[in-house]
Amino acid sequence: MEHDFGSMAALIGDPVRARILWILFGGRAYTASELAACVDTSPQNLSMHLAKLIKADLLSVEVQGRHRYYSFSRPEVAYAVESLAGLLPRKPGASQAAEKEDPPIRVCRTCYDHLAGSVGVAVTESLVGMGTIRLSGRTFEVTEKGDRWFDAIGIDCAELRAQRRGFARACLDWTERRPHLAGSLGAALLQVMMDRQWLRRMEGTRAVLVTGKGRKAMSEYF
Amino acid sequence: MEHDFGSMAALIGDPVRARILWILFGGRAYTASELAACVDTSPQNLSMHLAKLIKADLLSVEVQGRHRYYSFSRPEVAYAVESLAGLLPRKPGASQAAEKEDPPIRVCRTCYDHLAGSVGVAVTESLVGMGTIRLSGRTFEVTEKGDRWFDAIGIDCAELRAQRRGFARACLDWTERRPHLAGSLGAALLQVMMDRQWLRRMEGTRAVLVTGKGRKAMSEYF
DNA sequence: AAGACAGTTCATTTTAAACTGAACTGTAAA
DNA sequence: TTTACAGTTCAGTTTAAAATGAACTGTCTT
Repeated sequence: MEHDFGSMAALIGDPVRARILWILFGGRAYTASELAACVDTSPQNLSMHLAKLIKADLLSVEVQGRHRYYSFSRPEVAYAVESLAGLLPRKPGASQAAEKEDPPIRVCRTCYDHLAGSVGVAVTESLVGMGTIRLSGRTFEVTEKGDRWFDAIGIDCAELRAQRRGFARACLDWTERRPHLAGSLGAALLQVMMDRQWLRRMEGTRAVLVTGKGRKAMSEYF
Repeated sequence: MEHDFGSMAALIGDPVRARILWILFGGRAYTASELAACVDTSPQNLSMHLAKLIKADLLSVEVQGRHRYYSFSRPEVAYAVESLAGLLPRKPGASQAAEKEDPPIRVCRTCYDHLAGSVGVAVTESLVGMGTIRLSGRTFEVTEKGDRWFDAIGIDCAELRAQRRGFARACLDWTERRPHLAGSLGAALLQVMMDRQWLRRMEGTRAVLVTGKGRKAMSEYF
């Protein structure tokens, strides 16, 4: 009978840890120093909190040289964060109808600046299937055919490649556990889809809705 | 960007409050003194914690004379508790397959001593539809036809009515938000269904499985 | 009307946990 | 090989929040 779920809530409930989890909720892995900067606390203190989260298996670390990348260890963590966020007093303007269904964030959301969730993964896998991109380690490569495809929908790969930031990184989705397209190419693709009104952001969340127009267009393009 | 879900986690994370929520997770409403007894703390302290939970709209009170009945104010609270419980390290013996699906507790579970969840609600509504019981305020009335129906499956209503506890209370289910049959009649009905092997309790939880035999029998009876 | 009971409020004490400062490992650059 | 950087560990301090004791409101019983 005695169920110790309270200890998990207490763990998540500390303000610093909650801010850490909210940042990691985006799906990207962060280093300890990046987190310390975002969360605005001392490195020692942050380290203590990270240690607690690791011990409870809410986070996992990947060591890369002298950097340590922290991220959610399992999708359950994201579900818990989601459901806790769902407890907050709703803003008056929020639509009631949408709330009843499963949280849209699981299905389709933005991760940092690119498309994630099952839609993000599906789009990525479709691009792979079409032979436009190819997974290679931690990044995607764009094929010649892919260059033409992206050009057709208004994305200039050459220009993006010239940018300083990663061009076509592979970002791991914590609900799907499969890679999706990130980097400047992922961001550009999201931008195009937004511009064409295939997707619409929901205010105050990372959730994205697929519009009717978007559904049609995507079944054609992908 | 700043999302204060941590305050909700902190609220749930206190050991006393967590125990309160776990008890109320059963779906039944409890008075402050009942909770104090279950949770093993002083009435003042409990009152303070209840006040905090009320203020955050996690619980709601219903005043009945000098008693105050506390229960979840909305199903989101139950979801959050569920997802937090899902974060606990899994026991080695637990079946992996069952975990993947939606927690069975939402579908069919016992609430104190009677059948709740969607099955509990469905059974109750079927009884109403058959004209065996009729909702009247906070209790159900058993019709003449109902007396015979219950007698046929081995429940003596006259005997139950003589008992001190409520005979056929209406209990509100937090996932379905609809009343289901509680009280001594509800308990007796659950007992019969257990005895006949229509249902089987899952160890360590309130979840109840509908057996194959149960499915057949219930489609016949309800 | 008097007492018992259910429950709350408020001021005070207690306690657990977050934070700080200083010292320490291991990695990378100069 | 020296210096800087990323991150952790540990002992001591601080602080916010839970628990306690005493007094209070309202309700039911006899």
